[in-house]
Amino acid sequence: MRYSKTFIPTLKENPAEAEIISHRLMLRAGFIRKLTAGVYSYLPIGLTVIRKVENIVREEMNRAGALELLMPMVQPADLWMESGRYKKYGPELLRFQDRHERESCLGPTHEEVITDIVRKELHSYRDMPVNLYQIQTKFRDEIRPRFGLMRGREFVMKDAYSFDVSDEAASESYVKMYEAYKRIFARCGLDYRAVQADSGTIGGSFSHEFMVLAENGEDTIVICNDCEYAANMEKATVVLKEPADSAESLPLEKVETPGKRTVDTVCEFLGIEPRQLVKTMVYMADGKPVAALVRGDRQIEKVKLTNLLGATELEMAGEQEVFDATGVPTGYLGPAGLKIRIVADQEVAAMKNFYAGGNEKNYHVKNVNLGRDFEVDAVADLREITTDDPCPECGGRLGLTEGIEVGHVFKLGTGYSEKMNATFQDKDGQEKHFVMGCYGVGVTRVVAAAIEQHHDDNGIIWPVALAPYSVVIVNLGIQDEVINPAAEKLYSDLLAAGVEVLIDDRDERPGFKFKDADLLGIPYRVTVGKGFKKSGMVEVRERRSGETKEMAPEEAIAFLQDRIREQLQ
RNA sequence: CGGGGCGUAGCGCAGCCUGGUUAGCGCGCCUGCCUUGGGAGCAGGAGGUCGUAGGUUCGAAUCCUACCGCCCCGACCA
Repeated sequence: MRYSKTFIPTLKENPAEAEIISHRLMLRAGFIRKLTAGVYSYLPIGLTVIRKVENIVREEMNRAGALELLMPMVQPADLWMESGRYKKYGPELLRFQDRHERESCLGPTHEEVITDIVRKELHSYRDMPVNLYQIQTKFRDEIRPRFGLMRGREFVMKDAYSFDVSDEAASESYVKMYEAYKRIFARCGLDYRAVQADSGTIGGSFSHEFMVLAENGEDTIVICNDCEYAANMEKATVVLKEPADSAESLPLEKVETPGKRTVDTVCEFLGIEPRQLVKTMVYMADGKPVAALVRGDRQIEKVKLTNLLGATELEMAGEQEVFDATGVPTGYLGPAGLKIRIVADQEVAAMKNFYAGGNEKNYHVKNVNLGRDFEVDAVADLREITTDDPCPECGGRLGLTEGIEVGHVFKLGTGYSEKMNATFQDKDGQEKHFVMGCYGVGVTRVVAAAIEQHHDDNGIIWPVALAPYSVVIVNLGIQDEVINPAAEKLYSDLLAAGVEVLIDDRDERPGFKFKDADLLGIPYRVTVGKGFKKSGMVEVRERRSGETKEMAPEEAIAFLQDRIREQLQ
């Protein structure tokens, strides 16, 4: 491609709207432009990179035996009502009516549509296994879109759905996808980890997230330093270290705590440690109040609580809501005598004679005990894991790191096929529900994540596999009767050698072209300038290392072909 | 949704507090000269419903009200 013939509107200054690196660089390098909040146009060079990711995904999906199709973006509400998600999905699902006042929505994902296709067209165990995928624009009306392509409302996603005859067969499909995903992200040149994850709204029994490690990650992941365990914070299993306290139950006692409403102030006032106290957090689970108990020095993990309660919407109750539900002002809530539903973290169930709110203004109580002073609906792992907790697999030391979720694989089971009555006839003549799996890759997010991971002060540094061009030729002698033809010959020779090359044939000063080349992040730069006039040599520079070498043009072609081939392995 | 900030030329900003004639600056863009290995220099030029609507006033980018849009933080205190 000729720079003079393409459309790469680079910006010298940082756009005010962008905060994080990938967003800033994509705007500056002319990859994207915003249309409205969370919705972007992909300009030619940005689209080129998106296509690179898509092609890698497509190749690996095909290699794994999946079949590409394309489903509609506009979907009828009926289907979503069948699966029960029209209610459950929440405001992220953009709903609207068409001219006939038919309820419709924009597809944030396609389980319903694919299940509908399969139930209509596949009827026999002989048709399976089957794995269907598409690469398509999705729309999710995010609460707060941010960070450019990282959390947009509209984005490109690859979504695949597998259908199997049995749970065991579905596990095989799952493993196939898991392996395909490892290849995809490795080929994209990303440093990533596959972690155990929460399965969220889509539901299901087993799932892994593929996380790109980057400082600007939106998720925190837990990694074991001593084994292969890695999990999303939301999912990471807390293992009880200490055995249950076997102390004798002491008599319940009321203690006055005037004006002391927080864990810290109560502890300071009573001269105790937060670990001796249980805090009572009230949440509104789909509109109903629930109290969750956790040790004073712990934090509730909201996702764990949501899953335990089976709730769609879970928010902390406001002061007024708490008072309306319990008759107690916040700060003095405790389990003993509380009239709403109570669930407890496993750690609380192991505690004896602890402190808690007295359910009366300015009072707490001591020597509270589960079973004697209160009952709970459920005991479960409800708290956030910490680096002091042992690895649930090997007992080793845990570390925390930030990550960007770029892929997610789920084993769905028969949830959708049952709700939507999708069945096939098995060998034995029995009608059975399809056992499903679903597998997503955030294509546009991969692009953002790659930049987060690969950049410097001068701009992007693309891995060769994702680079819009592998090589940029900087022609420093447009008007020169020696340099210009040499640069042009190098360009056509590289093209002929199958190298993806951009030639900067603009009538601009050298510094200007160098800055743009760096900003765009093209892995190799070949400068044809006055050096060529003197010695017949061109300068080859690697973007990542900054290393430069002088060589003859023919040599440069061979060198570049080698390096590119090497890096595409 | 709660909190904060911002909307003035394609981009980045000043002007607003304390209202007053042709609304500025840098970058970018156009023309010419000059220059050519890290975003040059000089000269000339084009480009703006000051987010929208209403109000106050002789007069509004500036003051008031409402609305719209965008960005950031939070939604893990009890």
